[in-house]
Amino acid sequence: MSLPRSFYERDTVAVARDLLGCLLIHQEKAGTAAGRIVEVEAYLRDDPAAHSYRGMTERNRAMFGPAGHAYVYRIYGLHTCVNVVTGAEGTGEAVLIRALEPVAGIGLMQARRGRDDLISLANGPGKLTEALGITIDLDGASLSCGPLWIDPPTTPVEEIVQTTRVGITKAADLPLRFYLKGSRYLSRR
DNA sequence: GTCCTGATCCTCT
DNA sequence: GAGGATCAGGACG
Repeated sequence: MSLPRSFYERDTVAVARDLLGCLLIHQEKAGTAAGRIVEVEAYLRDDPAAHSYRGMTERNRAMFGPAGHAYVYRIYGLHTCVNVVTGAEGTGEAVLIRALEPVAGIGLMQARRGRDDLISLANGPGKLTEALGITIDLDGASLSCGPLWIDPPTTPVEEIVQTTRVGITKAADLPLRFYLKGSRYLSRR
């Protein structure tokens, strides 16, 4: 059973923290692949680093849509990143999924990534979308009915570490990155 | 391990 | 026309 819409309609930082330990699952003809979320970042309203900061555009439209949907975008012309839209519709807040611990469909993930070591299969936002086969087609897709969804944790969730976000130049001092302490599958420490 | 670079392209200025 | 919420590979120590 996947997380209900009400899970995503809460405060974005609370959703970000609660997503840690959950399972991100993508199912398609090639098979099903899933990973345990070990690292996320929150992007808020009035946050200069957020894509929504300068208002709605064609690219970030999904970020202003209803909670519990995916916001998928392409970065640097060649990589894809996936977010979960949070909060009330129209606020433009979301949580970026940054790293996964491979759990299921590992052979499929290895084939898609073209490498075998489990650590680097999904330890980065561009890597995990490649490993799970998440493409720009899923931008705006519901996480309640479709090939992409999130399940609650199946094992105890470790201690959460809160720190600054990765790879941004604006609002770089805000502590809006969260990860599971001690995980070997982080994009960085 | 750290640092640097090239790849690659669409969006917004 | 500039600049990314990135990745991989190479040089170097």
